[in-house]
Amino acid sequence: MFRTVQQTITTQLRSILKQQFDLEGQTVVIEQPPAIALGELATPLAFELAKRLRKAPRAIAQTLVDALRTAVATGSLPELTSVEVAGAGYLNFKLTRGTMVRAIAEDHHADIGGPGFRLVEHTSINPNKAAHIGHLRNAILGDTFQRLLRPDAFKSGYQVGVQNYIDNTGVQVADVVVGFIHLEQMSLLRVRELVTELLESNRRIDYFCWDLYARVSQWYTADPEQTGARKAIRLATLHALEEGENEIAEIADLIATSVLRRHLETMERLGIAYDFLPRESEILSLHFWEAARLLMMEKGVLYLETEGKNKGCYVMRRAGSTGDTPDGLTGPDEEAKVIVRSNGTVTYVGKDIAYHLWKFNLLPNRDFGYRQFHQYSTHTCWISAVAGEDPHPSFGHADAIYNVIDSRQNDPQNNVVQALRGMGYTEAADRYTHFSYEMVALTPRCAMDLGYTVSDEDQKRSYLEVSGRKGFGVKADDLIDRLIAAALAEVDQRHPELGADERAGIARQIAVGALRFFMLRFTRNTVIAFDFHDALSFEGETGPYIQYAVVRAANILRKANSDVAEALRDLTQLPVPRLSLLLDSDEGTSLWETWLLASRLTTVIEQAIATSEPAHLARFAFQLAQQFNNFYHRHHVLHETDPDRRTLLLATAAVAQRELTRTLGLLGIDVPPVM
RNA sequence: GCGCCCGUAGCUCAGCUGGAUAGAGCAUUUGGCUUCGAACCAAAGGGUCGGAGGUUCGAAUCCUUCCGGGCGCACCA
Repeated sequence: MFRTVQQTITTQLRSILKQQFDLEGQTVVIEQPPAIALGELATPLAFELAKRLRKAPRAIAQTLVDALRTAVATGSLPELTSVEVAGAGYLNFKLTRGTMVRAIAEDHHADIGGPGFRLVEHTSINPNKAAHIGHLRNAILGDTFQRLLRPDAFKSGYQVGVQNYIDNTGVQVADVVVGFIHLEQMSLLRVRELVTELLESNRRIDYFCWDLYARVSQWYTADPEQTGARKAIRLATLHALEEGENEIAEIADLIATSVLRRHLETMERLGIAYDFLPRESEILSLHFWEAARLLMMEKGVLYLETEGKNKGCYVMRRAGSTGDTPDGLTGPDEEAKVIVRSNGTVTYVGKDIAYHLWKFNLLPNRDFGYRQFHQYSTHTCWISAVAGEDPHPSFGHADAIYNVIDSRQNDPQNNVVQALRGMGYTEAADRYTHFSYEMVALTPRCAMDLGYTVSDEDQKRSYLEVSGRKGFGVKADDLIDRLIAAALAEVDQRHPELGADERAGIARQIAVGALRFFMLRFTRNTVIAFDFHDALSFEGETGPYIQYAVVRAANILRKANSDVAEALRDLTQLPVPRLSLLLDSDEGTSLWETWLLASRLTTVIEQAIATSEPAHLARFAFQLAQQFNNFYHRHHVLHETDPDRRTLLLATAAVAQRELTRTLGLLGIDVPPVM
């Protein structure tokens, strides 16, 4: 509703600017005044116009106010009670509280959504080890963003596909395969047995690989005399994976698929699901790159270098490079990015360009085969295959894409965008969003608590980068397990009357709420220095704080023998003047502030989408919960004797519950029945 | 050396496309449970927004420069 009023005022001001000053296309900023006594909305528009119109801001403001007052008098701005000039030339708007509250109670809100298919890609963990806290940030950001876009009961939304890219033929998988074959001396048969053993004894194969991967990484360079030979094994293994159709590749596929299934399990614990799992193995065997190469040559972005250090390679000019050497003479562009090596193999960026052409449906005559891989309670997750099954969905026709990838991949991501731009696909390049975020690191203190040795030098740093190669980090499932245990201890103490299953379920909801909120409360380009003390906290600015507020609201409604829908319906039966009277008092103002804040949800969602920043929504959830808790202490709903005031108080609890539940839903956080 | 990001209260972070008196959480001190359950609320202290210039009616926000920190800059993925 907040958004609706903002739009109405903006439209009115634009038409006044046109009539009075013959101005068009002026951006109108609508903000909130520092104190509600000044009004609910304000605009500094007169300041911006002062120079262009060569008039004093107050004079301009007065002209605008006069015109707006006419509009208010004729009833074209029913939500407005008054407009005033304040300070040096601010325009302050006061809203008709009764009208607004009734509209909010009736759930009037601007819709969000539009045409076009949006492809969100997140998680994309190398399937050779357990997921760690850095991967959790990625998946939680991506999943939350996907929820903001997707159609649901609150909004029309956009059509969305969620992908998790699987690099099942890369060096990281090759490394762990080297570990199985050369350190563990295992055959394909033995690896198959091991996978079964682990599954049957309920042990996590991704944990097994976590340790093995760290061991292999050390093994390569452990013996200086062997280093050359061992690196050769690594390279040969990688080539065997890329080739396919051999025993080494079969081991790799077995491991990668088993680890992938574990990753899906881990993410499902947090309510995260996928629609499609495109794999590198199919990008190779279906020859995506061949099609992309032809297209890039045809468009002239790829050329054979004949001189200099990159002689014999196919290279792509970088952004901003003219191709001229610094001395102005024509020569080889040494800054160009190598796409095809002199030995004829394609680099990672080359494959990524091909993959992204596919995403935008720009790769002629190429698509994945699709096979069903995993069944969620709501839908099927598909995986790429050489020969797929029919019928199947398709995903390679995006109008916009969002790649949730950490900021360290900034350059490679830019390379792909530049390739698209260079090929003339400017629209695709414009609608390519690198949803970049900073890493999750460990505080030195946290690392030491976990038993890692930390050098004196590292102890002085504010955070330490996690490393899968070194086996240094906090595994996702370990963190989730610890959160659940901590939550369960609280629930057991508070609700001994509940059954064990019910307590466990509530503990799980609280743990997920704490974890998801923890990852979402920081803006994307903030490095998270992870610490168990903060991550395991359920007090203050946390997910459980918000969940607790909703539970309290629900308790009030339950004890009043009402529910959200009924309490809000009862409110709409009150005459608007009576409602305004209740809300205009000092005491009413604090109630009104709760309604006003609650009505901002649409605005916040739009802002979060526009800036690709889910943290805005997380902060909104906390603010609203804080506002509600404040209300909770100030007003004893069930003790209220005046029937109209009681109706208003009950409806205030109801609107807080409604909007908080919605917001938490978008953040992927459930509301427990009790806490 | 080049590119990107960051520097705001003791600590961890917000601060929307420049707008009115820079805000939260944690920690510290103090007060509030026979109440709609205290995973809560209220109050207090705590700031030259890294430094210096500049643009502007107005700068934490934009520009320049310096200082301090992080991450990238392969014929790896």
